[in-house]
Amino acid sequence: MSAPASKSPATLHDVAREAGVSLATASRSLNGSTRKVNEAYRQRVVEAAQRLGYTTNLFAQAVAKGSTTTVALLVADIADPYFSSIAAGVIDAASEEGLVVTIAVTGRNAQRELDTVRALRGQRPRVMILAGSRTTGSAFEDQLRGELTSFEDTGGKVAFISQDAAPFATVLLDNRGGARDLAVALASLGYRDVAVITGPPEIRTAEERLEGFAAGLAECGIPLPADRIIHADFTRDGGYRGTQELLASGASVDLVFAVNDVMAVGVVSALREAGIVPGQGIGVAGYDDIPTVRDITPALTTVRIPLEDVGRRALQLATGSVHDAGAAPAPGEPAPIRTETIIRGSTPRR
Amino acid sequence: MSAPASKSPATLHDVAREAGVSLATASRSLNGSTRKVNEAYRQRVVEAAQRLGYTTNLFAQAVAKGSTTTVALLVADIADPYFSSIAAGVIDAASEEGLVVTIAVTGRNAQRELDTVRALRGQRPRVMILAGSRTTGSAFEDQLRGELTSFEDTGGKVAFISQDAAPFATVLLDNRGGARDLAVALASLGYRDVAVITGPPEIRTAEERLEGFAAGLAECGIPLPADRIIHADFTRDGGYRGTQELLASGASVDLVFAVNDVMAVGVVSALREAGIVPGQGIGVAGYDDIPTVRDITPALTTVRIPLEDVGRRALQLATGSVHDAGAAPAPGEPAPIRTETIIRGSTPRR
DNA sequence: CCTAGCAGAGAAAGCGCTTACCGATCAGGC
DNA sequence: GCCTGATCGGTAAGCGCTTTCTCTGCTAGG
Repeated sequence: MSAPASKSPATLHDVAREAGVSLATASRSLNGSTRKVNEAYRQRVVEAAQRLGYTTNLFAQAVAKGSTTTVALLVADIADPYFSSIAAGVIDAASEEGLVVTIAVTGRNAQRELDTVRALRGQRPRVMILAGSRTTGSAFEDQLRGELTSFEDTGGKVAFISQDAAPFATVLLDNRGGARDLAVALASLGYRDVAVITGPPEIRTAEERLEGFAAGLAECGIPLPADRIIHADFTRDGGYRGTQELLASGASVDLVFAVNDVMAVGVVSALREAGIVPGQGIGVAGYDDIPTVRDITPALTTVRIPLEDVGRRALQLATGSVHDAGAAPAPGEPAPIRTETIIRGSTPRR
Repeated sequence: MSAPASKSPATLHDVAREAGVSLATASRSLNGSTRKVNEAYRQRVVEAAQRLGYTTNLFAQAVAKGSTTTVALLVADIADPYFSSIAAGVIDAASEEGLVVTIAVTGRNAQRELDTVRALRGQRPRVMILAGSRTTGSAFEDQLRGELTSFEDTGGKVAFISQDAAPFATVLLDNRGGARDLAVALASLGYRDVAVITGPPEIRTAEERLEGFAAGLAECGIPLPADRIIHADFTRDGGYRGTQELLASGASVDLVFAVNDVMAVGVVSALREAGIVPGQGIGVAGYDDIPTVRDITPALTTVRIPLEDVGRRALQLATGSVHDAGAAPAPGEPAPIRTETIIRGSTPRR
């Protein structure tokens, strides 16, 4: 018990011997293969396998078959509800297809993202899904693209989430449109002096939401001066500090839009701490509709994204085109995901 | 471009040829193996590998070596912040050791949990970490234990989180102690008429927290009648409905303790909807200290668990004893995790 | 009754990698 | 100058599985 006796797991060979059949028959019996197998034999093999507690060694199977059942998912931060909801969708859809999901965390760091992709390629995953990629425009962009292209060249499929990454498939979130609609809705509620807390400029998703929001405001004749745009990092703390910065600047503002909910929560917290009641003095809006924002006070106005579906779609987008090569049109085929503006207590009519 | 030309990835063989050395030399050059390799050769191999964009096929490596670099993590629900924080810790610690994490979701379903464990064994993971296991006391308990025992017999390591699962290693959370301390603290704040919303009885963690809480109350001479204990399912919605049920029963209560924060959030929501201001009419306390509870109003009294650390510890507990077989005492060695009672606005002094 | 034809089991050749084991080369000791 | 013993490439035997191909044993048509 102290020294791990560690007999190795039963192998197919063991099963075959136990059942008194050949290796080939055992293999065929166990994975509903093309070739027929005498039902009586099949029975015996299955029983033998059960008796021995045998489970196919997926690695060996992968190397023999030359293809795996693995999906690699890269996220910036798994503890962020945005990503964990997406992950839930991916895992769910994957397990429906008998695929297994490997998750890696990039910590919003482009270098690390690249390294992670490289490392994950060693797993020869069928699919690689990138959510919250930070590489756009960074020094690593070309390398990342190269790595992914070569991954696809060798039979893999890649899917981006939210970011349109040109030759690669993407579950496109209409960030621009969603943010635009939000802006229009807020304008019609009477907001006029707006500030935005956005993400790092390398993150396309942040930029798109910012642009869309600005466009919506412009349509309503509301300006968005550059000094009202604050760059933060998608974290609650970033939203918090961004707000403090904003308040310190003395700008007179009646609305703060944070490009994701996590930061918006930080905004609310900072406002409150500064003695401003969010929603009364200053309205607050976010983006994503993570669960938390319904529960804080005031509940946050935001743009709802069906995050689990997004994850599911990403997987299907990737494996789907593996299944029926030919059906899907362009690989970047924009999968339209519906977003919805949700007005809550944090932005009452002014 | 339409038909995936799909040349397969470069193999070690290719690298060896490109570098003009043998397969063995190539292999040895690429993974700092025991045997020395002439530096000049090594160089050439490394360069050749780079030129070809070669990455070791981990599967092949695993089957050749007979051991993998995979960690399997089972969680009830990855979108639940409790689990996603733990996952973050596991992933972090794993990547430090060059291990890759596979996540599977059991959806709080014992049958599915068992199936998942079985399926994951096919991956021959080095380590299997179970968080939020539901199997205790269920019809599947014996099967699960059998599966895990046989997994350990064949060289794997298993680690449970929170639940003490006897022969297996556990990152023990002092649920009883934490809940007891909380109860005492709340009693000293003046609460007397308490109700508890707990989880399903099969989940040991829930039971322990309930017991500890009851014990703490008892110490202070406060009863906890059975009809004040409501069973829910750890979800926000469960907490919400449990509270409605409680209110409908007409019980006069001055405190609701939910055994996890997610449910506590539901409690707050239900109270508010019933026109009761949480913290004024009725105090609310939770457990876990997930990020959200600091941001809702009132901020929630809870018991803080360093969840990321818990995840990290789980991994280290498992791999650690792999590294230095002999150092670790009993496999179930209780790794003491400090929890801390945090009183916030949801339970003001009465 | 003979031969064609078809199941379907088994032998064996891999999949990409690691790792004994072998053997050539070279340095040093007597 | 010959022998011993390191040192370090290369050869080849696996790891556990799939799959092609061979070959046996039938059934059925003429």
